[in-house]
Amino acid sequence: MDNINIKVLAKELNISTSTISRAFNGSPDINKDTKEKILAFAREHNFLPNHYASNLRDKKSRTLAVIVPEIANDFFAQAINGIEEIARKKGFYILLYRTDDVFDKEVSFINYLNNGKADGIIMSVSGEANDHNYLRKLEQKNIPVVFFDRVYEDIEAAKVITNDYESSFDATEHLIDTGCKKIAYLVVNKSISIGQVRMQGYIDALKKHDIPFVDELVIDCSNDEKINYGILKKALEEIKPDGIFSSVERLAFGTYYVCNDLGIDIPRDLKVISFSSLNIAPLLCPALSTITQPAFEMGSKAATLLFEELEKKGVNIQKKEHVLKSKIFIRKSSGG
Amino acid sequence: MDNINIKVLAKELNISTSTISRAFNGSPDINKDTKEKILAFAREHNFLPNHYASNLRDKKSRTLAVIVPEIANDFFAQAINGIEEIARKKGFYILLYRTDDVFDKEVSFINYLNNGKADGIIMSVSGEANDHNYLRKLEQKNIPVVFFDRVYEDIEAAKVITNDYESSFDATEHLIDTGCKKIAYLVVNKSISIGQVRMQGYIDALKKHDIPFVDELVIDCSNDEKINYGILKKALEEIKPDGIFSSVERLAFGTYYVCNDLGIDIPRDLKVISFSSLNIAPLLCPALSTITQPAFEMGSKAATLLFEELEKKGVNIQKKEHVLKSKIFIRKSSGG
DNA sequence: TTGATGTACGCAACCGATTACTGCAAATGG
DNA sequence: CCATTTGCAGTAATCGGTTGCGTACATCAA
Repeated sequence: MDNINIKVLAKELNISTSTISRAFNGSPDINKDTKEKILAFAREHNFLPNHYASNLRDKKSRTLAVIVPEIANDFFAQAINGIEEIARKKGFYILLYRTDDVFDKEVSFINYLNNGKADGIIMSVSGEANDHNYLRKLEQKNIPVVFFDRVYEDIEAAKVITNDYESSFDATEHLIDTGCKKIAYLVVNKSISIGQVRMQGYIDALKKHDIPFVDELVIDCSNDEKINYGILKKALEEIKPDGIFSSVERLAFGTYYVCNDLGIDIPRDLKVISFSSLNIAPLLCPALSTITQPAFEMGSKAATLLFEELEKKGVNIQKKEHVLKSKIFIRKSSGG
Repeated sequence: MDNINIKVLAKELNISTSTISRAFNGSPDINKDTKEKILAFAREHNFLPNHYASNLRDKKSRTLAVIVPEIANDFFAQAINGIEEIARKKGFYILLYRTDDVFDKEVSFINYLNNGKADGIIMSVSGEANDHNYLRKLEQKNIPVVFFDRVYEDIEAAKVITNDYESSFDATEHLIDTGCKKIAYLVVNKSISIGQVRMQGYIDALKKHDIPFVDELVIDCSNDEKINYGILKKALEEIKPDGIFSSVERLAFGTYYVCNDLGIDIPRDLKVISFSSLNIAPLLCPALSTITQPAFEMGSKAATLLFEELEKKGVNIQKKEHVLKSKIFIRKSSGG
């Protein structure tokens, strides 16, 4: 009773195991009545085919691996929802892994996935500019990868990104339009590609308005909130910017905390705009101006592309960048 | 080259497959040198034992299923982090499933898990007061379940909860202390146990201070933000409470939006306190008073209990309620 | 020298499903 | 009426590891 399997069923019903298997897999080679009898009996005995056995045979796990730097983050949480939505429709499940932005964790998980634990991978990378060859192993095993938001340029794969350069340019220009002369750029890891692209938008907007780019105004932060508080406090006290363009939501929050403590008035003394997927940005004090990425849509797009690859509908999947547009919401924090 | 497996390795190294298997599983029956030679060769050829084959044999998937109503939610996202932290240490991975508070989805996923896809389950239930016997099937298969936050009373299992009654009592009393006479209780699903417990705290606090409980002040909301906006607006306009105790974070946000639009001043006209895991609650306008559950710790505690059950360290695992305490943060929204 | 103990490894059955191949009866066609 | 196709089901090999059992050889004590 404990270990019910296809053989037990077969004996019980006086039918071969192959017929039972066919009942579960929509095979045309089975009589309708037989099939119903089997399924009814199976339901009654709470039986479903063991997935490990099935997967061992046909090498399909019906599972997607999702790799993200963080989970407790509005952007990624919404993106995961988007992925899940599509996966669910396809009858797939999600294996979730968080890298904490640590390259080694990413590598170890990818290596683990080499064994067919998942049929495909959707990831937002930790971003370190290391050797990315470990990802190439996946190709050998025919496990497709789709990147979203944070991608590796040197790996050929479908990529879902936003118009970061443009948004950054526009956001910076917006700050300039409101009168800012000394705009700081907040970033967590200057060296990763997404930080670079956003910074370029910032730099080019400055250039357009003949504001010299000063290296000192690029504030490179960490993943530790306490350390960031110190960095931001020092920057606001010593460099005294009149505008902040934050490439990361958390750093905008850090800025708010520091301003509260230092008595800096946003937006009077300092205008702030930030990349953020926080849906209660209007409720902040003051309401935060945001560049909001279509997180949910990015997730569902990434999943859709992955399924196209898995199902190989077309001849070839477009292993290119798919750009979804962010929206800029001007609110009080930048004088809106 | 494509399909490397234990047999190919065996032939290549002129060693039996059993020895190779032993090299990977910390068996004592293997020579150190042999083991190293095998592991080195395997590494070189990018080989790891196939999980589906292993699992098929020993019925262990090294995977935990995590079932939550929502993902893009501060509480659950943090709890998932807590679960992940422990799981990672044990070398386990996480299969994530979102129920959207829909009972049927919960049931279908649980049924799917019946087949050894996961070794154990951590869940926060959708909460509908239906027949929960589908969970009993898991016992037959020896798949342990740990509940957290939202539990089914009628299922025997380890449960990680917070002191909701007490917190609710204290929060309500706090509102009374600040002078509120007409406190509304916001809830999403009045009938589920967690909503009940919190309401009881609210009711008893009123009673203690001789404030009559009025049914009209229990505002039953939905999962749809737009509908909630309407419900809350109507409530604030018609019933005109002077205090809000929200059992769900989202509803506090909804209240803020409605107050913004109606020109109701928080905390002057209306004092608000809410269950919430939002870590930027101090940055809201005004700073939101919160009852904050130890989300991360609840997750890690739940995972720890599950592993105790899986490893059967003790004779018997405590299938009882484990209560972690929430913290109340009084901020400006309730006159703090 | 002999029997006991331990180490390291191989053999082969096994986990539970899938499916190519085969077989048989009934249906269909000319 | 015979040949061919079709529908349905069974046999057995297979997916890729794991492990109980058996054994060869080394070591050691008496």
